[in-house]
Amino acid sequence: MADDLDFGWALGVLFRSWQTAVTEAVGALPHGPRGFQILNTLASTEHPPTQAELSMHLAIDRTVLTYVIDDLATAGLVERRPDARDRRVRRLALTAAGSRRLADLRGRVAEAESGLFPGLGGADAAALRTLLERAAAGLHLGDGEHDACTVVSAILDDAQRPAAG
Amino acid sequence: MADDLDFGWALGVLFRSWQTAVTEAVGALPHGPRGFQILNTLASTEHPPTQAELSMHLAIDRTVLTYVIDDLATAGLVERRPDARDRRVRRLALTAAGSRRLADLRGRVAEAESGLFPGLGGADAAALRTLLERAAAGLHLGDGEHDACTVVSAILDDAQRPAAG
DNA sequence: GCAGATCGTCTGTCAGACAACATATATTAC
DNA sequence: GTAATATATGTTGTCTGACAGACGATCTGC
Repeated sequence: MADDLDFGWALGVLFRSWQTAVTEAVGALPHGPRGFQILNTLASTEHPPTQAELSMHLAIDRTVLTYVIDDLATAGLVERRPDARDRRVRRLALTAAGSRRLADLRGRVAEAESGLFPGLGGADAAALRTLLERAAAGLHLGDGEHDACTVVSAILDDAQRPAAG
Repeated sequence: MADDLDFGWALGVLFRSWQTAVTEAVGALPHGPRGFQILNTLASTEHPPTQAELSMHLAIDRTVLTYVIDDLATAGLVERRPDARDRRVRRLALTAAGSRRLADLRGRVAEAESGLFPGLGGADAAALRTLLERAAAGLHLGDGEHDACTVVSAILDDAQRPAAG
């Protein structure tokens, strides 16, 4: 009973530990772990997302994302591209320098994360990762039909779009 | 490979979701989720911990704990007790009002947490909790021999102590 | 063309994180 | 016993991040 409520404690301790490890791993990258997550997400999605889509996916505030992207753009790692069909939105994409930087960072971060579970065997660590990702994905769906649907529709939209840059 | 690195994303999304849910569940409790974790920890340990022990256990800064405890004490939920053998330390304990409040809060928080995993079945949710708690406990041991050892030695110390209040 | 919604930005405010210093007490070396 | 050092806590000041609210630009439906 009471022990069930240690769940929040475990989540918090683990999250702060992850933040600390990744902050160290990414070095001078603007906004540390958050900056890394943005680069990593941009590389993983086949279609450049808008800022609203990205802020929803990462569960951070729109107004925060504005200045985080500012700093990543100033560092030359991402760029805001105008959308041909909706001039309100900015679609975010990695620059070549951003891709190179990310390739380096991914190795460092993976290494840092691999040291995060001294108390767990390899199989348990893998199971934990899988469950966490499924839980987080489930949350997104419950949140409103944002994630899958917006991404899919955005991809479909873009497929129809003339191949202009 | 790249998908492995969604681990940080999942952890962050889940943690923020937990914070939001528990913040709402505990209402006007000083410092929200953090305040709850402190009350819950104090109720779970058989021996009143010092502030240093508690800050280590919860992985929060000493100086933060100072004013958090201030506010909980002002609300009449916890009290700082002098230690008979070391007058530098303050041992933290729930007041009677704190115990009553916690009993109520535990129900609310458990309910809020039960809605956290719309994407997971009951067995998977239980497995996730177990793995998270083991991972967090493992971290603590790796951290230096703080947790188990200090708690155990504190308990032993206290056992020798004259039964005075 | 107009009303209302949406996207990104900007501004101001507030809480939390954290370093640096201060104070009281304990421990150790001599 | 005294001085030097270490520890526990408290205090202050600073910095970052979160977030509400307002704004201009733009899209959509009518």
